[in-house]
Amino acid sequence: MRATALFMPTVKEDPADAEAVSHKLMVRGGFVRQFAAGIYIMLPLGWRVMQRICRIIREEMDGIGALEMSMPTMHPADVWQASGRYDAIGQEMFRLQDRGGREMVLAMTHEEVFAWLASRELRSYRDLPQAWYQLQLKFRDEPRPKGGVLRVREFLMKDSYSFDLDEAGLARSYEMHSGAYDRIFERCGIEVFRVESDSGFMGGAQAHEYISPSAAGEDRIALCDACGYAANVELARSVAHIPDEATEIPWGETAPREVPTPEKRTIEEVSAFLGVNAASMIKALVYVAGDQPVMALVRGDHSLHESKLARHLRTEVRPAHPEEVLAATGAEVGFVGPVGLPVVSTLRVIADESLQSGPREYAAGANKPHTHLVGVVVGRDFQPEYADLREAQEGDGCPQCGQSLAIVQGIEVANIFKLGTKYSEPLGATVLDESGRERPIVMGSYGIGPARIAAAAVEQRNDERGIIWPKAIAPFDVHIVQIQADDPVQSEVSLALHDALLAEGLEVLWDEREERPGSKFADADLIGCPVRVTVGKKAIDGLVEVQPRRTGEREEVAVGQCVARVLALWEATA
RNA sequence: CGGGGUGUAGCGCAGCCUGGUAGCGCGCAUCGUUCGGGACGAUGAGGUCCCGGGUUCAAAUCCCGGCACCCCGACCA
Repeated sequence: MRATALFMPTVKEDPADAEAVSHKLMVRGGFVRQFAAGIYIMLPLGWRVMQRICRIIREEMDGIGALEMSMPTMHPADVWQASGRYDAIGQEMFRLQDRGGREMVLAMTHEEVFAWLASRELRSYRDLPQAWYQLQLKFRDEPRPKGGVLRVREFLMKDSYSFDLDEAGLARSYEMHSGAYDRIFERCGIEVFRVESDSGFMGGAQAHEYISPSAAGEDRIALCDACGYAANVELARSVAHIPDEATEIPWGETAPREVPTPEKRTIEEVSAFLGVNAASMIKALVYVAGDQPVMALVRGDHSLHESKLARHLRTEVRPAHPEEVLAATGAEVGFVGPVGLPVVSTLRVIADESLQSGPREYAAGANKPHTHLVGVVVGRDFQPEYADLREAQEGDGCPQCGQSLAIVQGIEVANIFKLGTKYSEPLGATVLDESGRERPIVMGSYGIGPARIAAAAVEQRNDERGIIWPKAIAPFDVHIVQIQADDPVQSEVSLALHDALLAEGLEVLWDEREERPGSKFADADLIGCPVRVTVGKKAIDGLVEVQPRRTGEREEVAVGQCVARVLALWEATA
């Protein structure tokens, strides 16, 4: 394609409101433009990348026998009421009314409508298994869109749904999708980790996420090199180390003793004041679960993971306001603890499991102004319930093998869920089995975000000049830069190379714009196609230059050898 | 949900404190000179200073209200 026939508005300066590398480069390279918060325009280059990603996805989905179709994005509310999600999901769902006042929603995902279709059309176990998919828009009114196309309110998703007679069938469908996903990410050239994840608002028994490492990502995952354990920190279990300096019993008290701690509120302040390690502190956090206050305890050097608390309590949780803390404990924020609560208190106290190990003494808030307790022993001085509440930290022990866990930050590019009958039952998606018995279909749900794949690729592969696309998803395979647009020899050579490379099945961008060479090189580096061919003055001697984007190493080749050399470089590109 | 920030030409910004003819760089248009790593000169086009109200002789600037966008936190009690 000729650059003069393409719309690729590149920009020299970073957009002022961009933070993530991928956001900056995708805007600067003329791939995307923001339309509103979390709503993006895909420009021609960006759309080409998306199309190539989608093509890979389609090939792999078709390869496991999944069937593409297209579902509506505007749904009557009653389908969502049937599954219970109309009420379970809050403001994240776009809601509207039609002219007749009928409640409608914009689809956040498509379990309901696929289950609805299955309920109408699948009648016999002979119709199973089925796997249906689509590439369709999703609408989610995110509280905080961010990172360019990383977290948006309207986005394309490949979502597929499997329909099986039983759990064994679901397990097969799940594994098939898992294999297809591995191949998709491999082909797209991005690094991913498949990790155990929380099923969240999708519900269901088992779920995995595919996390692509990036500093711009919003997820953290715990990985074990030794045994392969991999889980999102929202549910990763881990073995907490006891720091050496905190292993000795520091006070030797037979009962908790009050110590004045004027104006010392934070773990940092109190532990420094008392001269102990943070691991000898109990961090007491008051939350409101449903409408009941609860106290969650973790060790001073640990972090509470809210979703673990929420899962344990089976309800939404939020940090208590200061006045709620006062009402629940009789103490100000900073001085609350599990011992010495008001006699009438019915506060539920939940301690992280790491506090259960060993008769260790801790310091904790005394529920009195400017006072802490030292010599607190869990199980002796108070009896909490125990749960896994803390977020896994770098260096914690693997729950399977005990080796050290690594924590990696990344972008969630895909997820897969075993849904079971969560949607088929309420929507009446049943089939008759061999014995003529009516059984709910066992479903799975599998999503991939193509734009997040693109962003993850940019996050992982860029340099100070711009993007270095993986070859499978680059907007073009080869970028021909013609130095003098009005030079007939250069035009002739460029055209011939363009056509010859095209004939080899490569996508070619031919920059014959009347720009200065510097601008063209800068654009080529920014846009990041795998191989560049430079046609300049030496074309008259039958010489051109080829250069892989990744290494930038230039080599001069004869025009006659150029196609072969480009193909070789392209093949060698990741 | 809480906190912070920003809205001035297509993009990036200054001007605001201390009210008085709206500016700079890039980009864009025309002409000329240039032409292998984001050229130079000349000329020119381009503005609802986010919106609404208020104060004032006078508001981009001060005050009030709203909207939009961005960032941080959503635990460190």
